[in-house]
Amino acid sequence: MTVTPFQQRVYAAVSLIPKGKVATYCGVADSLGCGSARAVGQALRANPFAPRVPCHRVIAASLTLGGFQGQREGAAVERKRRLLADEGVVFKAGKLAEPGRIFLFTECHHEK
DNA sequence: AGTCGCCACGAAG
DNA sequence: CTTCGTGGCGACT
Repeated sequence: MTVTPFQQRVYAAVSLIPKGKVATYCGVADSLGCGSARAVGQALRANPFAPRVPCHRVIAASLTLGGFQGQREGAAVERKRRLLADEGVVFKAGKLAEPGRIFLFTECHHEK
């Protein structure tokens, strides 16, 4: 299996997301200096580092769950929602209930 | 090596 | 809701 350097960066960034919080594809992309959240989604689509990289903590900027395990909706997404709920991240009507749960990568940039 | 089309997104119409 | 923009990558040529 080939892991591109870009994917490696994506996985590294996602791994930084603490339990109980979530990040957006846009946020991850931005922390990577990438202008396309879609590229991030494509990288996470077939996540080879399953439990290592908590890809379930990555949601869409519109506060929707996004996708999971290659599915944009369906049972997999529901599983994702449950995983997040188990960490304290609750969703309401398919949307994140508490936006305060969003993890900003800027918190790591230690102001400069 | 150059091109084309696809994608777990996002903003705009 | 639909359409376009974006960045990166696999499949073909």
